[in-house]
Amino acid sequence: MSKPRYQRRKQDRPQEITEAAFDAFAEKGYASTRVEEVAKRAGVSKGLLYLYFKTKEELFKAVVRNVVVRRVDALTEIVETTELSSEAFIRGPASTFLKEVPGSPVAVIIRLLISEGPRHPDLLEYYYNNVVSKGLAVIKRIVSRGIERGEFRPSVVDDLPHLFLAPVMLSVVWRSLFAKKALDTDKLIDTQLELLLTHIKA
Amino acid sequence: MSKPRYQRRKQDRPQEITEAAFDAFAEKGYASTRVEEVAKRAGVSKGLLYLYFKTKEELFKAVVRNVVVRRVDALTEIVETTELSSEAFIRGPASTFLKEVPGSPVAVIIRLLISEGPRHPDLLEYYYNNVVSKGLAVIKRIVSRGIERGEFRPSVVDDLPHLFLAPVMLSVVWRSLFAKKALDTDKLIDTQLELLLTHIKA
DNA sequence: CTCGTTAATGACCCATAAGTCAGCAATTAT
DNA sequence: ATAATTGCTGACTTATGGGTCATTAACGAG
Repeated sequence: MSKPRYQRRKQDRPQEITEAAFDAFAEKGYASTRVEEVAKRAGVSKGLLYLYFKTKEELFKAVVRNVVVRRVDALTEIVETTELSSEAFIRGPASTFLKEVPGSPVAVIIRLLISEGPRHPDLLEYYYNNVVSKGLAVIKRIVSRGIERGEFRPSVVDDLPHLFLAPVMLSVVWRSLFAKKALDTDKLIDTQLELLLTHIKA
Repeated sequence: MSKPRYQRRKQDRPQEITEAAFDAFAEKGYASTRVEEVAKRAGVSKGLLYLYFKTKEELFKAVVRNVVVRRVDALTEIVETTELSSEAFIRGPASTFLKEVPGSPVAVIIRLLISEGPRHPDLLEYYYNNVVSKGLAVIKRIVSRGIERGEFRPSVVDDLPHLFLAPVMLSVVWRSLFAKKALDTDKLIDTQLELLLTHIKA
C-alpha cells in the first residue's frame, strides 16, 4: 500500500554518509558540526551512522581518506606518461592542477587538517605519506627529468619542491579567510612558476 | 596570621588571563580549550574570568588583538627610518623578520584564525585591516622605493606582495602539522627572496 | 505466505562544559 | 576599630550533543 519508510542500502550508506559529512565539515568545521546534522544530510538516523562509524572521530578520518585518495596518484600517472617537455609540462598540466587546488575539496581538507590535525597524529601521518610526500616527489621528478634532458640546470630549487606549493598554500588559506578581499590566485601561482622556471632554465 | 587566600589585582588580571588563554589556545585550539583550564592557568577562578570577559568568544578576540598589536606597526616604523638600500633591507631586516614568524606567537594566531576565523567575521576584518593589509603595504613600499631609487625595475611582482609571504605561510602550516618532518624553513624563505630579488633587480 | 535475519529508527542517557550568582573576604574609607 | 565597598570564589544550573539500545520493519529464504 504505502511506500516503505526506509530502504535497506547497506552498500551505499558509508559513501553517502562520508559525503554528507564532508559537506557539513566544509561548512562548519569539525568541532561545530553535529553528528545529527550529518545524519540528517545523509537522510539517515543518527543511530545508523553509529552503526557504520564507531565515533565522530572515525567519521572524520574516513572523510579525509575518502577525498584524498586518487588525486595525487592520478597526477603521478600523468607525469610518467606525458610526452611534453619539462617546461611545457610545468606551464601546462602542472599549472592547471595547482590552480585548481584552492577551489577544490582538497582545500577544504587542508583547512580541516590545519584545524584538527594536531589532535589526530595518525591522520597526519597518513596524509603525509599518501599526499604530501607523493606530491613533493612528483615535483622533484619533473625537475630532475628536466635536468637530465638538459632543459634545466641544477640549483637550490632541486631540494625545495615546496617552493612550487607555497603560493598554493597561501591561496588556500587566503580564500578560506578573506574570500571577500580579492586576490588573483591564478596569477599568483603563474607568477611563481614563472620565477622558478626563469631560475632553473639552462 | 595566615596569608590571605587571594589578592585583589584588578589591574593585572585581564593581561594575565589573556596570556594564559593564549597558551591554552596554542596547545589545544579554541574549541577544545576549557574556560576553567584558562582560569586555572591564570591562577583565578572561572567566575572571575567571566567578570572580565563576557563570553569565551570575547576572550578569544581579546587574545588575538593582544598578540597582534604592535608587531606590524613596529616593522612599518623600521622601514621608514632605515638607511639601508632596498636590496640590503630585504636581505637583512625583512628576511630576519619573515624567518621569525613561523616560530613566533603570530604563527599560533594564524593557526587559530584559520580554524576559527570563518565563524568570527568581525575578527577577520579586524585582523585584515590591522595586520594583513599593513603587512602587504610595507612590502609594496619597499619594492616601490627600490624602483624610485633605480635599484629595481617595475614588474608583475609589484602587485603581488603576497609572493614574499607565500613561503612564510607554508612554513607556518608545515610546522604546525609536520613538526617532525624536517623542513628548513629559513632556507625556503631565503631562496624565495633570492628568486624575487633576481627577478626585480634592475 | 511465513519466518528469521538484520538494517534502520528515534527516544533516551549522561558526561561535559559554558555561564551564573549568593556569599565571602581583601581592601579602602571613615 | 568598624563599616562600606568590591574583587573574588566555587558550587550550582542548564543546554548541548556524543553515544546507546530496545524496538521496528524491510527484505530474502524456504
